[in-house]
Amino acid sequence: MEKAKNTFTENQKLTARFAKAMGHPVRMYIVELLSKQSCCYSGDLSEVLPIAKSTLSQHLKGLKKAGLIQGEIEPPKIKYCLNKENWELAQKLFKNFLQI
Amino acid sequence: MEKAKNTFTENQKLTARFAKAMGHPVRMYIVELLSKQSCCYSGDLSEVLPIAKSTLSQHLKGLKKAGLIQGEIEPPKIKYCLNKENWELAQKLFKNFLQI
DNA sequence: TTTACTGTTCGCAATAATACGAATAATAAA
DNA sequence: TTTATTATTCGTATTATTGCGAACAGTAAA
Repeated sequence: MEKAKNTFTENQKLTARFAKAMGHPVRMYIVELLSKQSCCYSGDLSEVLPIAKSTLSQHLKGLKKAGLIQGEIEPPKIKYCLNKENWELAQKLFKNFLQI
Repeated sequence: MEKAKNTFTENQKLTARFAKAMGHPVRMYIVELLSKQSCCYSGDLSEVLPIAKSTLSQHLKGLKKAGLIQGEIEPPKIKYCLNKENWELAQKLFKNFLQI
């Protein structure tokens, strides 16, 4: 049986990628927070989240890599916000996917 | 600094769990398919997806464990459908989370 | 009973994810 | 320049995920 290279649509792959990025309570927390309050600092999160700072950095890095957030240097802090463009894309993709 | 045991809401944990379950193209494909055509057989998927049957079984198992799908034995096949209750819950959770 | 069909589980390997503390980098303030 | 602040990267360990083929289980048909 022939199995095409393109079994999955780009949308499916992208939606899965976003879903994966949000598939951890810490990252879900961060994204949800940023969807409500526009921005925050790593330190703010560190005070609340029950993980080491280095671990938090990794989660932030993962969200950045997935395109969901972006960091702006504001010495000596780093201000994190949602990546507006991709967030809107994620909203659109999930809306379609979930038929809501 | 005091870090509460309940940093995450139940909704955040559940949403992350659903997101994680959908965080792979194969599983995304399956869930999307089932959201559109009510049910399917493992063999149907196996013919289309570029993975071994055993791997497919594992993905189906993961989706079952996350509560997103359910299997009904229809010898010699197994009919898979969305778990209606949890699917609606996921829709609700993501709708809230994504503010859509 | 033997054979065919469908799909799962087992055993294994390779890679990815999660987590921590220590070390590092970059800037601002003293 | 030294110190303080903030957050990342590095090194490491542990666990989870993904994947395959072989072996197994359950049912139906010959």
